[in-house]
Amino acid sequence: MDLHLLEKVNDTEWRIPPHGPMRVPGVLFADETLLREMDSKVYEQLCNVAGLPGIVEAAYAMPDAHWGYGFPIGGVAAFDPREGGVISAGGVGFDISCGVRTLHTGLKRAAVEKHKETLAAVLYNSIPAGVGSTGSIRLSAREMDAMLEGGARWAVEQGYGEAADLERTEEHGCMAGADTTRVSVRAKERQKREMGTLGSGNHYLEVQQVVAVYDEAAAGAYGLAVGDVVVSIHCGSRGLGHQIGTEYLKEMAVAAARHGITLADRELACAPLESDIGRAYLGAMRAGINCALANRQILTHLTRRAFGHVLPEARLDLLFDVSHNTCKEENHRVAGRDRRLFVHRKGATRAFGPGHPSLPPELRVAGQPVIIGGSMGTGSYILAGAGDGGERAFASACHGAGRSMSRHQATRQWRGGEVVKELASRGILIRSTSLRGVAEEAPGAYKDVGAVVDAAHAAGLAKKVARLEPMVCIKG
DNA sequence: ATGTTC
Repeated sequence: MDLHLLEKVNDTEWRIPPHGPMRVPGVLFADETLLREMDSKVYEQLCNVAGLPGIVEAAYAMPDAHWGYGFPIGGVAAFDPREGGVISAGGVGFDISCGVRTLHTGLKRAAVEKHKETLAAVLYNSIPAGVGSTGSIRLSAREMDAMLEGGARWAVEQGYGEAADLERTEEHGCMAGADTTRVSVRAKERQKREMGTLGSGNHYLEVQQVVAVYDEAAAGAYGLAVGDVVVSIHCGSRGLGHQIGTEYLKEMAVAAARHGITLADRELACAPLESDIGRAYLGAMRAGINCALANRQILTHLTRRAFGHVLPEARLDLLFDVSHNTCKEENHRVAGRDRRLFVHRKGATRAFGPGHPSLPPELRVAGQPVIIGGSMGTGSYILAGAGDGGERAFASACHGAGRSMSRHQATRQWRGGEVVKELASRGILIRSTSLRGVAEEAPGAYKDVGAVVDAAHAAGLAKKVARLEPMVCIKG
């Protein structure tokens, strides 16, 4: 990206002054190095988003932002329904409610290290992964609707996990306002056999060790110390979310024209929140959120069972589950006024600061855990929502390392087998259904997650709490 | 991300 196009606010905040059809400025949170390497398409897409009706305050890009469908991945935009604000399927992303949950194990590194090979084999055999992967669960039409309305709460009622898990899940495990009548039969058909499956791409299940703690107080509240072993699960709403996204994008392209919304890019297809199609998508998307929450809940159950076979002393308590592809109705104070807004976070994590009423009491002082998945080799981070100095970007932070190279480019540069070997030499066991997938996900195809997290911390989006390094990684 | 191009 050309830095001359930006006004520097400080080292990690850069502003695009409104010009042309932009209604609000664009704001990028990143340091100079990340910005220089950032695709110039992010600049273009941020300007386009800033021109959408009813947008409030600014169109934001997180430090891991890259080129996405219409909206950048790593983008945040909030809309006011009373000012003609819109909702966009491309502003949520195809994988509705894709997210990460991290579980404690109660184990230290040495105890797991001894059984690492066996654990990798048992997890690999327990967790269905890969394109089109199916599990042992089959849902009838009635069960499908119950799942789409109940989310992780439904999954716990079915015996997948514990009630305590729900208190550590966004929306307490169940997104209100899901409308199953707005989800097509085809979307439901695709999902019938996909509950409790990981999928492919950048989705993974990792056994990780805490290698650094940056904030003792927050780490204490989160129950994390150096040497602790945790499990992180990254996945979303599988075929159902993808089908909802595909169908509503088409409908919204028509709806936008009908409502007189001019789009700088047809990929920005959207509809007024106060319209039939806007409300329909909202209901369907919320069902998609519940699907992802239920999916991660079932995977948690499978993970506990796998650990039970290998390390029966393990106790997998949920630290937190947070999504990074959503549109949520939230209260935010803008220029001294409390407003009810619809916040799109696409490849961006909600990051509520200390004291937020939606957080469980044990986490309220520290703020919401913000889980940042890195690439297979480079590690992940736990951050905490920042409260000091007020919230930034509608209480949002980055979500991962962010790709720096296309999948195609990565497969030309690396061989999957060599990536597996190289990581094994560093003690990281990769078990994947696809060697091509491993090449596409090679650590070198991603930005430096440490630089992304440092920028998020410096920009006041969230505070660094702990760094995790992988021990075992199960991939599609 | 995605029954990786209805």
